[in-house]
Amino acid sequence: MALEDPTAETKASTGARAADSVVHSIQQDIQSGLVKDGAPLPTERDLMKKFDVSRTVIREAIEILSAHGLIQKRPRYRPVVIKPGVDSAIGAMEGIVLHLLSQPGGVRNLFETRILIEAALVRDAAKSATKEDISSLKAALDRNEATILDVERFYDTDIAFHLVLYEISKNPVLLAVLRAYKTWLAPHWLQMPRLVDRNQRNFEAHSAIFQAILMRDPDAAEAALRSHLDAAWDQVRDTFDPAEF
Amino acid sequence: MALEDPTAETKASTGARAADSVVHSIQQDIQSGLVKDGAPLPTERDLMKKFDVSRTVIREAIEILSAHGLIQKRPRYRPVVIKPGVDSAIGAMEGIVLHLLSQPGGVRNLFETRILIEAALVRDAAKSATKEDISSLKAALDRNEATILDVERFYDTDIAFHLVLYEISKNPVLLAVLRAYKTWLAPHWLQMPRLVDRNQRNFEAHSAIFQAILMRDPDAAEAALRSHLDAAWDQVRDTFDPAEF
DNA sequence: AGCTTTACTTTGGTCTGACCAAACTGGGTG
DNA sequence: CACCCAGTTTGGTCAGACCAAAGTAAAGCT
Repeated sequence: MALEDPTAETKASTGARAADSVVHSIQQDIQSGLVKDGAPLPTERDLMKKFDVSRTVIREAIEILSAHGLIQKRPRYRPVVIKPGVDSAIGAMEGIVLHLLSQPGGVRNLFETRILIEAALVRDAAKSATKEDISSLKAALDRNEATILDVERFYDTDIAFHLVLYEISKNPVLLAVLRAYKTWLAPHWLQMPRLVDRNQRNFEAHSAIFQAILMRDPDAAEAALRSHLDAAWDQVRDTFDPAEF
Repeated sequence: MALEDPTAETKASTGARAADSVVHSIQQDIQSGLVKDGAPLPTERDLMKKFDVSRTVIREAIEILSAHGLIQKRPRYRPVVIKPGVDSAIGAMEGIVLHLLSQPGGVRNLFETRILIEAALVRDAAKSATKEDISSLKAALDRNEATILDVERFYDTDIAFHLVLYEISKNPVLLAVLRAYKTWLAPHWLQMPRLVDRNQRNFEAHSAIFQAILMRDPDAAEAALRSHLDAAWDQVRDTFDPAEF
């Protein structure tokens, strides 16, 4: 057994626990593809033999890896390796974000970043959307129109339309950001009364955005998008206590 | 409302059931202000008496809280409660982001989101910057100019200039995003050779952005910003193996 | 007294060994 | 081949112990 501390060297501000080296080692095994996606980690008892540390340390390492989003833990099952994607990164901050949203101005700040990003996205789309992009957008728009009367499903096709806007950017980071918006803002959105005439106006806004992109007019596209999201924000604000925001 | 059902946790990354109730309880103590900001948590042995669980569970709970960003853990010290802000939210995903950056296209995707956001920011700034905003920007620009010859400090004033762009948005979320960019991209940036003529060109780019904002010309501002960041990207790509990106 | 040094206590990090219940496994049965 | 059942494996939890570093208070020095 180790007499001296074998892991005593460059201790930065973050410090060095025994679990850290295990975490590091497992991380490398994951990155190098030694353990494949979706494959379960070895059993804790195997790992403790492999690294020659106690199960305590192994469990802590697993806990950390799970928090970092490299593996997924289910109560009584073996942790499975998941390919770390942008989504897991964003998922990692879910806990705090929910907290932030509950404090004054939280939702507003988040929603404003969405306006900023989507405004930029529609500009880009108007400038450089390909034919395929535009037909995808058209398809999403049509599906959106088809659900105007369906208060249950309109929200889905609404999101789907915006999703295409993000897809045009070809940037997976932005796609994940939209999913995050959807996840975090949905609770507020779904509490709002679903009304057919609101759906109608939202569809018209989508249509205007589409037209502007089709006409290759970034300014008009941005203006249409802003007006759309500003209106959406007003709807949210009207639904809840205005003082809250 | 609070979900009490212990059998149906949808996607909590950490799955220890016993620890979860402890986590929940401590979370409430933090939110209710029972334990103040910066104050240390009770000792593990106190907590195990309070919750009547083993130290194992307490440690696991602390690990989870730390991963969620509600407390900050240092190797041999007592965990301290930290007020969860946008920064801690972003900090929570640091681990995965580092992973993502190391895989093909990771840096590029991230950098492109930065271009998108900053392009939108300078447009907004050109449209609606106040006198105070503009003088802040001018001050940052001057400080930037003063360090052109100082290869060590130019990076700082560079970031500081961009920071003002974010500050004009008055949105704390975006400020945190810039800090994240700085943290994540700095390792790549700092490995690049620091050259005075590069500083000179970067300063000129900043100056062009400033001028465009001053002239209230969103299109020019965006163009200047894009050209600036595109050039910065080229510098990064030239420094590293082009095949890597 | 004021400040440093020292000795003692507390506390986080790790280890060992154990128990339980749920998940997994393999075989036997219809 | 599907289904059911006992035995084994494995994650979750507990208890008690040890060590080294942090915290604290008493002792010592200027």
